[in-house]
Amino acid sequence: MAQHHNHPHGSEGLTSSVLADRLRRAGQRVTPQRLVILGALLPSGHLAADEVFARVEGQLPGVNRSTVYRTLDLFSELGLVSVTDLGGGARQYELLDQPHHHLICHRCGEAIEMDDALIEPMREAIRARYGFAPQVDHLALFGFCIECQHAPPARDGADDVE
Amino acid sequence: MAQHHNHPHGSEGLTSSVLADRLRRAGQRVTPQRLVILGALLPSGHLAADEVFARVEGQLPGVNRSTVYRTLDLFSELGLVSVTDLGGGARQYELLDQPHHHLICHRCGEAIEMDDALIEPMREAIRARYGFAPQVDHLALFGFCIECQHAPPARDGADDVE
DNA sequence: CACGCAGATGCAACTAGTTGCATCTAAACT
DNA sequence: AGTTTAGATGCAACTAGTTGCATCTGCGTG
Repeated sequence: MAQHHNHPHGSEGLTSSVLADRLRRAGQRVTPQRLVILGALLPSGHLAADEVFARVEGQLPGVNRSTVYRTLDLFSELGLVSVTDLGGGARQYELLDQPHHHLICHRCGEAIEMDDALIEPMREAIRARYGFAPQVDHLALFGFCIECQHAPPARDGADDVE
Repeated sequence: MAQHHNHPHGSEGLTSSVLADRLRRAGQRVTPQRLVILGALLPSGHLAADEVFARVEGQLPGVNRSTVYRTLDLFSELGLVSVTDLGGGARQYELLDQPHHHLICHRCGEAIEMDDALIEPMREAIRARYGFAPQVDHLALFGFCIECQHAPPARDGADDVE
C-alpha cells in the first residue's frame, strides 16, 4: 500500500557533477557516455540494464548496449551503483546512497525491505576476521516470508495465499 | 565419521535415493531428468548450468537445456542446491550440504572461503525482526581483499600488485 | 595547443538464461 | 491394470549479458 513516491533510499543529494568528481578521483575517465548513464540512474530506484540503455539512447543516440553493461559494471566496482538479482529475470542497478536490502520470498515473491543495521555486524566480523572489506550495499536474500513458511512449496499455481 | 575428506563442503552423505525422497516429501514429482540432474551435482563442488547440462546429456540423451535450468531453479527453491554468482560469467550451482560462503575481491578476483558462523547472527536477527526465514546457504560477497584495499582500482591491466 | 597512448567505445558474434505453447507422463483414483 | 490430469518436458524463439577486436578519445606531456 504505502508506495513511497520519494523512494526511501534514493540519491536525492547527488548530482552529475558530484558523480563526475567521484569518477575522476577514482582515476577513471569522464566520458559523455558515463555521465549520461550516471544521469539515467539519478531519478529513480531500481533499473534493469535495458531500461538504463533506453534512457541513455534517448540522450545520446548511438551508444552501445555493451558500453552500458561495461559502465554499470565499472560503477559497481567503484561502489557507485549496486547490482542486485531480485529474481525477476534481469539484474537491477541502482545509484547507491543509502545501503538497503531486500528479503525475497521464494514462494510468493514478496520483497521486504531490510534495515542495513542487521548486516552491519556481519560486515564488522568479516573485516575483523579476514581483513576483507565487503561492499554489501544492496543485498537480496531469498527465503520464505512469515505467511509462506508453513504453506506448501507451490510455485505459480499460487493457491489461496495473498 | 569424518565430516569431509575431499572438498570442504561437499555432499558426501547424500545419495540419489535420499534426494528422491526429499523431492517426494516436498510434493514434487520424481522424474528421470530430475534424478539425473541431481546425480550430476553429487560428485563435485560448483558447477555451471552448462556443465550440468553436459553431464546430464551424457546419461540421458535428449534432455533440454531449459529443463536443466528449470530443474536447477526448482532445486534452489526447495533448498537442495545453492545458486551463486561468483562473478565468472555463469552462475554456479552446488548441491547443498554444509552452508559456506565466499568473499570475492573486485580487483584481483581472489575468492576467500568464509565461515558460516559469521552470518548466523544475521540469520537470527532477520528471523527475529521480520519473521522471514532466510535461506542463506551460499553467499558471495564482493569487496576488496586485504592486499587490494589500498591499491588503485585497476581491473585487468593488473599492474604490479605487491 | 598539438601529440601520444592507455583506455573507452562500437561492433558483431557469441554464451547464458527465460518463456509460451504443444506434448507427454508421474501418480492419484478408480 | 486403465483412466485422468496437473504438472513436467521438449522445442523454438526470445531476452540478457559477455567478449575479442578495431577504432576513437580523454587527458597527461611537451
